[in-house]
Amino acid sequence: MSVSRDDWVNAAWEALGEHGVEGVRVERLARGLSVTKGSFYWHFKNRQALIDALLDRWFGLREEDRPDFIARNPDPAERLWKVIERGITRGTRGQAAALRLWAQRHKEVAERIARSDNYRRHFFTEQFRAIGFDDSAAEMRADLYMAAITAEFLHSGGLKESDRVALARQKHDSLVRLR
Amino acid sequence: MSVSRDDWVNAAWEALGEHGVEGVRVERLARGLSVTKGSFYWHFKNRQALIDALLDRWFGLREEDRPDFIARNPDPAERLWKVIERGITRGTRGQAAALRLWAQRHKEVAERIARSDNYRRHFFTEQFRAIGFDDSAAEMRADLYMAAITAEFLHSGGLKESDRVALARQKHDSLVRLR
DNA sequence: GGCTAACCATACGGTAGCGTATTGTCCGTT
DNA sequence: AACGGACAATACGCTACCGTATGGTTAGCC
Repeated sequence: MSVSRDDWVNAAWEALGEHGVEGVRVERLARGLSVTKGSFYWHFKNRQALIDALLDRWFGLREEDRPDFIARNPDPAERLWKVIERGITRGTRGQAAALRLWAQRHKEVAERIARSDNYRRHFFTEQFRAIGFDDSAAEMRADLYMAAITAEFLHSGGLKESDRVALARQKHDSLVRLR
Repeated sequence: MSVSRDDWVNAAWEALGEHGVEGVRVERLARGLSVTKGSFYWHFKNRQALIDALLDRWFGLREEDRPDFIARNPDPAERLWKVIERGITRGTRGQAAALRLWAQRHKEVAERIARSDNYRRHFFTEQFRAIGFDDSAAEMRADLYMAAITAEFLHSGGLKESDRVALARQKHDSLVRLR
C-alpha cells in the first residue's frame, strides 16, 4: 500500500482539527497510516513542510473564491447564504479553532487570517450594498454576518448539522431583511 | 522564592492561551517559573489536576455571574454591553480558542461549553425582552449577540483593544436599536 | 538545640517525538 | 535477467516530557 503526499496532508488535516498544530506529529500520523516515517521523509523535507501545506490548504478553501461563483449565484443575498452554508457543511470547525489558536503566537498566521477576514468582510459589504442598503448599513450588516459565520465555525454545541444550517438561515434572514 | 499553587495555575493559563491544552507541560512551566517540577508535584497530584484547575478557572469567569451584577447594572441594554465589553478587555482570546479546539475531541469540555453558551444565550434573550422586544425578536437578537461575542473572542486581527471595543459598541447599538 | 511541615532539587526509568543514514523491496524499463 | 527509481522499513542519536522516589533546605515552634 503506497501512501501519497496527499494522504499525508489529509491525515495531518484531521490531526490539526483534533489536536491543533502541536498535535500534528509525524510518527503519530505514520501509525495512523500504517506506515513508518520513512515514507514521510520521502515526501516532505521535514515536519514544517507539512505544516506549511496545511496552511495553504486552509486558505484555499473559501467558497466565494471558487470559479464562476458570482455567475452561479446571481442573487446577492443567496451569495451570502452560500458562503455561510458552505462554512457549516464543510466540517472544518476543529481546524478553524486550531487556526485561531495558532494565530495567537504565530504572526504570519495571524496576518493571513486578518487578510482573509478583511477580504471576506469586504465581499459581504458589497453584497449588502447590492441588496440595497446604504454604505453604513451594509458595513454594519457585513460585520454582523462575519460574526455569525466566525461564531458558527467555533460553535461546539451538540447540534446536528441540519439544525445548525436552519439556525444560520434564521440569522441570515434577519440580517438581510431587518430595516 | 516560593511558588504557590496559584502561580502554577497562572503559568498554565498563559500556556493554554498560547499553545493550547497540549502545550501545557509541567517541565516547560517549571522552567518559566525558575523552579523544578519537584515543586509541581508538591502542589498537584499530576498534570491532569492542573488541567482540571484550568477548566474551573475558565468557567468561573462569566461577568454576568458576578455578585450584584444585576443590581449594579439596572439598564438591561447596559447589562448586555457590560458582558461583551468584559469579554474583550479580559484578554482571554487565546484561551477561548484553545477551549473550542479542546472541545472538538473532549466531550466533557464540549458539554460544559454548550451549557455555558446556552445559559448565556438565555440571559441575553431576557435582556432583550426587558428592553421591549417580543419573544421571537428577542431570541433572534440574542443569537446574533452571542455570535458577536463569540466571534470577538476568536478575532485575530491586529486591532488595538480600544478599537475592538468601539467596533463592538457599534454592533451592540445595532442590535439594540434596529427594528 | 531539636523537631516538623512545607517546599524544592536531583536522579531515575520510561515513552514519544524529530531528523538522518542506511538498507530493503517492489515495479517498470531496457 | 539486470537496472534504476520510487517508496518504505530499520536503526540510531538526541531531546523533551511524565511520574516517582528520595534527599536537602528553611522557618517556625517547643
